[in-house]
This record gives sequence, structure tokens and C-alpha cells, in this order.
Amino acid sequence: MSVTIKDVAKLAGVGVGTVSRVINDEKSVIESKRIKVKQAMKQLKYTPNRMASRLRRNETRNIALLVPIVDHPFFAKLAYYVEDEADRFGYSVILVSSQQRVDKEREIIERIHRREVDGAVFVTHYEHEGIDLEGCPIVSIDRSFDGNTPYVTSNNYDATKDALKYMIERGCKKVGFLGSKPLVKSEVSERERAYLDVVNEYGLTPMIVNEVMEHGEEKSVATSFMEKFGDADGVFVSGYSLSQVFYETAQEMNKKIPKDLQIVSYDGVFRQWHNLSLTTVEQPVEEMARQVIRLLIKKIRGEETATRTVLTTRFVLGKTTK
Amino acid sequence: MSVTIKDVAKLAGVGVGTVSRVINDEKSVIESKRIKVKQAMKQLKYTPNRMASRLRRNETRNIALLVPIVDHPFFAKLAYYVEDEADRFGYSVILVSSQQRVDKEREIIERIHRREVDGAVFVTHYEHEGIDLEGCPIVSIDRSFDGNTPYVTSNNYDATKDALKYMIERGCKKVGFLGSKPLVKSEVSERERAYLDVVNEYGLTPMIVNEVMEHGEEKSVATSFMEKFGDADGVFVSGYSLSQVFYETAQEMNKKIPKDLQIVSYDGVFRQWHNLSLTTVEQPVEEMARQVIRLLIKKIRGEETATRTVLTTRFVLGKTTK
DNA sequence: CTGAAAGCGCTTACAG
DNA sequence: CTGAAAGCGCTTACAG
Repeated sequence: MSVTIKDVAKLAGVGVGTVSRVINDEKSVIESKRIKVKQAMKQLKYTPNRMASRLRRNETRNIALLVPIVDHPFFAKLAYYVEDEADRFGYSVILVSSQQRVDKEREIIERIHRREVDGAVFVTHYEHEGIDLEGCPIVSIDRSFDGNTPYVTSNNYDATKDALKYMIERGCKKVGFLGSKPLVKSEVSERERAYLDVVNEYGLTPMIVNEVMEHGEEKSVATSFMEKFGDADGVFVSGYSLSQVFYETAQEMNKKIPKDLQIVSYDGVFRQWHNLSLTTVEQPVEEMARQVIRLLIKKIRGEETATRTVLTTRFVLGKTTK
Repeated sequence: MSVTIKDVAKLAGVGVGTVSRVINDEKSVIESKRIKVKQAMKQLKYTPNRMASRLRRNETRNIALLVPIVDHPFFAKLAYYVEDEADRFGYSVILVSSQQRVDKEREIIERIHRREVDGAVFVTHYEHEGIDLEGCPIVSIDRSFDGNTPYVTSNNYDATKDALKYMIERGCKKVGFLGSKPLVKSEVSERERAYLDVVNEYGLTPMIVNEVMEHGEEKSVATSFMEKFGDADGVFVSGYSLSQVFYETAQEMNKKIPKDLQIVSYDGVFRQWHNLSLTTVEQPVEEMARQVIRLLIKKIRGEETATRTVLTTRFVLGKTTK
């Protein structure tokens, strides 16, 4: 029904191979034929059918981006740059929010097997047993998906340590750590390790709330921290949502910030989206996104890649530290 | 190289047609053969190649979502629900941020022609001449893309009118309107129309700043409003980013909110992302997303659809009105 | 440089 | 109910 390469070939008086070569800009085609073909294409309003060429070439030029939820500043920003970078390489991004659906990762892997996508970026944090990743181009953020997949992360340990020292320099005597524990082995855990080392180094008493947490439980977690450690004069909060909720909780409890309580957050790349100016260890989201895509494309092409790529955060002063 | 339907057929001792029927759950296949086929599939670790079936069936099961920028609360939320709803119908969403790239809409239409996607949701606002939309399943938000495409919108006029009346009831004598003018004919313009009608009805002096604005110009636009109409005691702000920036600007100018200046915003669905609690005409983003996908799928299937779908907003009181 | 032909891996009338 | 065959619209050795 629709116009195909055959119709063009017939009208131009050449073989289908030649038309194909013109479409794909192969220089081998002689100029006169090229012109004829182009004319025929225009005349017939021909557009190549990608499904066909993809089947032949066995590549989809699509990649999947799996995030826990797009409707979250960090992931939205990540999605934005992932799409932008992928686009530069001629890839499209299929967006998938795993939400709480544990099986979404399996599904994406299935999609790779089914040749719906060429590869995937995983930003979710579930654990799986016995997943077959043979020949599945996957890259990740903050953790190696299966101990083998390349991933991009930030300098969690050093940045946390520096931030904590800054707080201590600014007078904090009782510094706490508030976070949500990753479900899997993740570089995010380095933040707690840094905290423990600092506490140790300065002879402080550890005040930690760092349990596995689901989206939506921020408020109760923040509250429980304040109940346990209401006398903290400084808190390092790991994670954007948690930081925000914690800030609000502290305010509701009439804490003077930063006078009585200083707060530093890891993740706060979103100053433009809220008017609360947290002092923040800012992750280089854009660079993380671009790197992760470059890694993925290398994997798709079968090239060697680094397993661990560490990018540097930036310490940004806001109004929650002295 | 990879295992195909032929290999399965051979191992199971049936024809490829039968294997295909098993894959697609056609009940016609006799149980004994079905079992054999399934066994063979498992044994060979067979996964059907989607590219092939898509070519045959001439459907990609992908749709494109074109937003100005995903890294924005409204669009992120929209993307989230669009993906969720599309998923229910077995469609995947290819995310595209148009950014300032005017030609992205054309590109998406090209992709439909090239059979990369089955259809598209447009949430961008550029104008095009002579685009051929014949047989292109496209749906939109807040405006009809070409006067023909179905779209989903909210009750802009009524909601704005109600909000303004609320402000007047709460004592506002000098109510202004701050917005960014849509580049194309859009239902968003109804907000300004409602404002003008209210001003007229109550015999007020119109105070309007509503020019075409690019992403990033919020601050200067907000400032220019305050310079022109510094004596306003109430402002209706159209748009999320603008509301937030305007609020900050007013605060910097030491306006007491809501005592001296009341603010109502159209769009503020993002209370969880910032701790600024604006009184807001809240758009039903989730419902808009779901409706837009259902419309699109109808179009893809060639069914009739309504051209204009209007959903109802909710007036949510925050701390910026008395 | 280029045409004819095989083939990518499915689906689907068709005939039985 | 099911097998053999045609065909979806391309790409790509192959031979010339």
C-alpha cells in the first residue's frame, strides 16, 4: 500500500540496491543516477521504512532508560541529559519508570533479548538472582548492576567527608547522618562510611538513621531522626527528597536553621525548582548522564569500557549552614 | 546466529506457523503441539525478535512524547503518567525534549512516516507551515496542533475567573495578570480572557504583563511586572516557573505575602517538590496524561475521537492568599 | 559502479 | 487444526 524502495527503483529506472545506496549516502553511486533516484523519491513522497532496515541491520537505535520514577528532580534531569546525549549519537530513549515494580528490570532485559532496544541504562535498585546478562549492553549509576556492568558515580566518600568537616569547622558538635539505605551494594553507602570515619576521627557520637526506605516514607523517617536525635546541631542528609522533608520537619519543630541546626544535603541539584536553598553536595548530573550514554554506546558497539567512572561533585553553600 | 522460529519449529517437529501461533497465544493450536513448542522454546532459550514481527505487522508499539523540556515539574509529571498509561496499552514511550529546537516537531512527524513510532503526543508550542499530517496520529495538550488534532485541556477560563473572584473577595482591589503568551493559538489564552472579563465586570484597571517568553526569562519578566505594577495587591500568575520566580521577586522587594500581596498560580501541581505553598489552580496532570494517551491510541487504531477534551482543575489554598 | 537475488525473522491467507 | 509458501521493506555480498 505505501510506497517502497521498489517503486522508487522502478520510477528511477535503477535497481533497488542503488536506491538503498542513495538513501544511505554511499558515495559509490554515480551522480546522474543519484539525482534520478532523489527525484523519484521526492515525486513519490517516499520515506524509508525504518522497521525494515532495522530488521536487516539488526539494530534498533533505541535504548531504554529505567528510573525509579521520572517525576523526581534528579531523575528528570538525568532523563533530560540522557536523551540529549543519546540523540547526538543517533539513539532514541525509551523511558520506563519502574515505580515499585520489581520485575521491570527483568522486563527491560527481555526487551534487549527481543531486540526492542539495543541496550539500557539502569538507575533502579533492585536485586535479582540468576539474571542472564550475557551480551546485554547495560550500564548503571552508582552501582554495578551485577558486579560487571560499567557504572558512573560521584566521589561519595570524599565529598561527604569534606562536607562533614565543613560543618564541624562551622561549630557543629553533634552531627548526625540521615539517609536511606540502598537495597543493593552501592557507592551511595560510601556516604555513611565517610560519616563513620569522621565521627571516629573527631571522637563524636554517631547519630545515624539510615534504613531501607520507600518513596513516600520520607516524613516518618525524618521525624524518627528528630525523635531520636533532637539535640543534633548538624545533619548530613543523603538524598534530595529526604533533605527537603527533613528541612521542613525541623522547621515545624521550631529549629532555627542554621543557628541551632545546620543541614547539608547530598543531591541538591535543583535550586531552580524550589526556593529553599540548601547547602549541598551537588552531583554533576549532566556529566553523569553523558558519560553513562557514552559507556552504553561503547558496550553496544562491543568496545571495552571502564567499569567504574567517578565524577566530581561540587560543594555549594546555601542558607542551611553558618 | 541467534535462534529463530525456524529452529524452534524444527526441534518441536512442527511448522513455523504453529510456533508463531503459540507465541501469539492463538487458541487454535492443539495442546500437545503447544507443549512441544513451549519445551523447544525453553530448551533453545528462544526469544521472538520483535523487529521482525513489527515489520510484518506494520506497527512499532512505540509512541513519541515531545515536551519542551523534561526537566520541569509539569512535564516530568506528565511524562510519568504518559508512560504509565501507555504501558497499560502495551506501548512504549520515546521521550524527546524539543528544547529550543524548532524542527523537532517536524522530526517527530518524519519518524511517524518512517514507521519508527506509531504516533505522538505533542506538548510543544511552535508553529509550522505546510506540515503534512495526513494519517499521522498526533494528539496534543492545551491546543489543537493544526486545528484538527485532538487535544486535552483544562477549564482555563472558568478556573481563572473563579480564582480571581476569590482574590477579590479576599480584599484585592488591584489585581494583576502575569503570564507568558503562547506562541500559537492555545487554550492557555483563555486565562487572560477570563482576567479581562473579570476586570471589566468589577470595574478594575487592567494590569497585565503577558508577552512571549523563553525558558529562563522568568526573572526579568517578573521584575518588569513589579516595576510597572508595584502597587498591585493581588496577582494571578499563569505558569509554574513564573509563579515561583515571581514569588521570590516579590519577597526580595519586601512585599508581605499575603498581607500586602496575594498570589494565585495556575499550574502548581508540585507541592511536594518545593516547600513554598502557593495558592493554586491545580491542573489534573495525571488525568490529562491518561486521556491524551487514550485519544492517541484511538487515533492509531483509526477510531473516531473528540477534538477537544476539557478536564476540571482544582483550587487549592496555600499560604499566598488571605 | 550497479543489478539481481538472497535473506533478516517473523505473520498470515491458503489449502487441506 | 496446521504446514508450506509468500511477503513485510529493506541491505548486502556477489558477480559483472
